[in-house]
Amino acid sequence: MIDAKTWTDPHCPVARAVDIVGDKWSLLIVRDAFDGARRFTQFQRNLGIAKNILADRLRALVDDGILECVPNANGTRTEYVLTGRGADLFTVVLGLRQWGERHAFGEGEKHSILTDSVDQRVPTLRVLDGDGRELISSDTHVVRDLGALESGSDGRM
Amino acid sequence: MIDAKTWTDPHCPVARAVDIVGDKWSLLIVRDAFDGARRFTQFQRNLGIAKNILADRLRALVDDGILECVPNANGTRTEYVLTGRGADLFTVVLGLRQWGERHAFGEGEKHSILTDSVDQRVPTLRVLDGDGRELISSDTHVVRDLGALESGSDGRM
DNA sequence: CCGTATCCATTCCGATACTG
DNA sequence: CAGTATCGGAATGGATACGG
Repeated sequence: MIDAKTWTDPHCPVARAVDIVGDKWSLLIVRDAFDGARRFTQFQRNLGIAKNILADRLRALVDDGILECVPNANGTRTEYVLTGRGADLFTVVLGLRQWGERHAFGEGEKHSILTDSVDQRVPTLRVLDGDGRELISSDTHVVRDLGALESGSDGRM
Repeated sequence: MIDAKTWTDPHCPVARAVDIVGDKWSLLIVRDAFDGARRFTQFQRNLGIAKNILADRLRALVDDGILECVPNANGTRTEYVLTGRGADLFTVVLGLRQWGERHAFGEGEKHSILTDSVDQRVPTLRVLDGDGRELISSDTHVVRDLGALESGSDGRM
């Protein structure tokens, strides 16, 4: 895994991540895995994805060390479970979910998560600088000081 | 924007977000915008993307309200700047970057950000539950209690 | 149930040439 | 500089049929 391939931008971590999980389905499969899906048919039902595509994506995710095949109790079939590397995608999926909730629905449109519920159990993301100061207001969800964000070691995110 | 189209999964915020920015280039363009890129040629140079594709993606990002065309000082050309909606993608890009740094490089490989530098100015992501408790260890970056994460209002992330 | 194999349509992307 | 127009190849995705 992380084998030799032609990266879109070999030095940029964002580009590498996008090359690995930036297709139409991978992150949705991972989302379903966070949701508790483990078996081929569960993914297929939830996603409405064609079987050959699903098989292909699962294979790729396993190759990249994001999912892992484990036999179930009876040893009758294998299940797909997140590895540590896969679980680490949680911030990405959560970030996409938060953004989608706020910006990808029309006014009256329903979606699957209540954003304003006080007692919601869904975690939220915070962005902190090196000193633990919060860079993003959780109310407005807008970056406060963009200038502070532009300085990577070589000016690249 | 957020116009009628055939969503991969109409009710899932994650799926909608992926439908909008889940292609090969969009998030990399947004990354460069966070990096300070504003002009067509800047994006093109940084990304090594074909010009027609870039024009297409910029148009789409503007249509989706993620970028905005503004005339520069002299009014001689237009520049592309992030809107609030675009800036809100920061957590997604940052999440991808963190994941890429940790999991998308080989052992000895260099990448553009120093992950272990103490004085780095790069912000980090934290995942907090409703009570402000941290769900993810910043050291291991591994989700501590997956069970707590599986309960959306309808069991969907 | 869990895939594989085949076929086809569509989309995506890059290279090149061209324009104001 | 900032795009548009066109073309061809590659990758992606879906439907269906088939096999262990």
